[in-house]
Amino acid sequence: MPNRKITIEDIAQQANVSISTVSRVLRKSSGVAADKREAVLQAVSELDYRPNVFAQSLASGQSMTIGVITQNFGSPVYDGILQGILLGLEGTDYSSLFADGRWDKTIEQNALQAFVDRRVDGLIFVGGQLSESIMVEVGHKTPLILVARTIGSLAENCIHFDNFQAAYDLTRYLLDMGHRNIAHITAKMHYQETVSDVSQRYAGYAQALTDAGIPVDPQLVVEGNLMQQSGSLAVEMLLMAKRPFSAIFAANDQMAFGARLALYRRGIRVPDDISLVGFDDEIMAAFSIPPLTTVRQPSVEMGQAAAAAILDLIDGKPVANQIFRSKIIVRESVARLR
Amino acid sequence: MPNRKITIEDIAQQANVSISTVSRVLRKSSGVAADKREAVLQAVSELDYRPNVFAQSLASGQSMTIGVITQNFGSPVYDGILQGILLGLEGTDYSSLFADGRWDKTIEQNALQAFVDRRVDGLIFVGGQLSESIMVEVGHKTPLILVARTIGSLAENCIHFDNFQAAYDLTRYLLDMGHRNIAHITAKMHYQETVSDVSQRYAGYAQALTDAGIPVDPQLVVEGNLMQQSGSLAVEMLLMAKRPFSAIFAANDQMAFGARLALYRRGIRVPDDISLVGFDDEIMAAFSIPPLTTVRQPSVEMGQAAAAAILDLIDGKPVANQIFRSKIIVRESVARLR
DNA sequence: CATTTATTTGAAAACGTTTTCAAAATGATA
DNA sequence: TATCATTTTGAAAACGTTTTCAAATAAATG
Repeated sequence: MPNRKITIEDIAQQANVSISTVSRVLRKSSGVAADKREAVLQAVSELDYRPNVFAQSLASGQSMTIGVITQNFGSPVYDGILQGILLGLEGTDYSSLFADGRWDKTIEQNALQAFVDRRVDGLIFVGGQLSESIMVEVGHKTPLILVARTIGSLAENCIHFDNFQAAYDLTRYLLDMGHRNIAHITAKMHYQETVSDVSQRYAGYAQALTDAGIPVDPQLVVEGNLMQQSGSLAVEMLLMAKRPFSAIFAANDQMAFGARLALYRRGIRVPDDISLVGFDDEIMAAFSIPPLTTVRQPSVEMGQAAAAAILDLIDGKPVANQIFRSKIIVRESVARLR
Repeated sequence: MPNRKITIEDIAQQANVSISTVSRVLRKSSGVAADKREAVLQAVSELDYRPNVFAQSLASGQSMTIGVITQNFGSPVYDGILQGILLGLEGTDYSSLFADGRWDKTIEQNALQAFVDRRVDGLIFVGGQLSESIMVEVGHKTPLILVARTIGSLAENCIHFDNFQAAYDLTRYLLDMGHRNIAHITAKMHYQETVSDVSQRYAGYAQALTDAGIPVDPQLVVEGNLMQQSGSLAVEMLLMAKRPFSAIFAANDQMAFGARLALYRRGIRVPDDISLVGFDDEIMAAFSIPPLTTVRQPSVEMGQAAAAAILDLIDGKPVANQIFRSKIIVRESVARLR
């Protein structure tokens, strides 16, 4: 391997041109004679030249870097989105910087600051709870995409999934299967200023019931925190209330799994005694006992869309506000009520 | 907000010192009079100065960046490790660059190249299948830590988990519970040069059997690919072979879940008819039906250890070859054979 | 063929730091 | 108080690119 770091200057010398010319062919800009271009390219590969990204960034102002701020490393849906982003960035010249905000405003703010300091060319938020005004301000300075979060004034920049519609459809499905007393496990979100995915799911559930002429019974709506454990607790509370129900709609699969375990402990069969549906279609949904009926959230695809969108934004192209359709995945956790 | 980007020069002017002095106090190096230091600090906060990382990197040769190459974004164990890394880097001046090699040598190689081009100060591999010689060469140039992979000549740099011992203990546990015919679902790894986690688990299983005077029956060892689906297939194959067995040891939880589903489909009860154990203790293990007995792999902790280690390595401190102990998590998927 | 216009080129000026080196200021020693 | 060692300081030279600007060359026009 070469002892000394070889620079653009070495290439220039080897190819018998000026460094400006070298830079030009590397930058793929126009106006370079074919023979010189050839000579440069030849020298580049001969010397195995690797441009210094810092120098490039310093001179050009571009970092060739995308900052990704997630909130929930380890959650299947969020990880799926990250995976999609990584996939979407593969093969481009951009690398991705990651940070986990952990649903903590301060941590998220720090991560944002770190990324701004690093002059990221684009910013992708996966969830998040920074105030709308901060987000707008950020979006003003840096290309910005939001996934799994919707902000009204930034609608264009949101990779959108219609949680309301999906929850509505899923509830409708339960209704069609003959269920009338449907419990819902939701979750309280920390931030108020913006409409959260989870609250939209609740809204869809409520609307479907209302449209079917069934009043929403507060006793059948209980709050978890999106983790499995809280699903178990929710079922305990539901059972305690003595208000009969034949189906449970959990706002995400993880809570559905927790619910499933609590039912198992009580000897309540699924779906024979109680039907259960989740939301997200994470991998385990297909392998739970029984396989879980749920609605698919195309997380990887959304991540890829986010990557494509941020790239477009950086290129100055307009970005179409992508909205993903849901799809109910019918498996074996719902029984038809006769 | 300030219109023009403010630089070290603005600070120098405001504080009435030279830029060298400003740089010195910012670099925390010695030999700066208290009053000047104060003045600089004051100017910095007044003007809300943010150093340009590119210029810093260009001048100093440090990128303040750690490259993380994983293989399996979306797999619970690997994601846990990544989460730990992020956690361990939080609050330091380092940011982390991520890439997913997807168990593809070419992709992994490209990711490595991209990181080297970005002059990362440290490199963490989570799994991986680049040849030992490449890894050694890389480790020669850049501080390097390997998690979830062991390379003999790089033992110091490996965050180690004793897969052999854990698998041995787990098999021993099955033996103690009275099982004599224990099937094993393993996985073929793509790379041969290095001892893979999974093959170590197989070795532990085999050794425990041998030590108990039970020969390893090839008919009871079947290969999956670590995904849930392959666990189901493995069980089908096992059942097909007509060779009786009372317990299954899957080399990871995901395949155990798959196995569980296949058994459910056949109406075979767990643990009443067949006992089942996994490996990893991913979150879902506690919520499967029945809750899965498995061995805990402290992924988040290993990630944090990796972060700490790479930081030490960068600081020139020697790094202790961390080895994590396993712990069997006994839940409800194993029955005592009478 | 003489001009004008368009295309290629290279010199040199950014980009914003860190770091080396020598000068200046300070403190200690005799 | 003069001398020497130390500590503080600032000027200027890296770091390796991109980019502006003007010069040089080539092509097109009348």
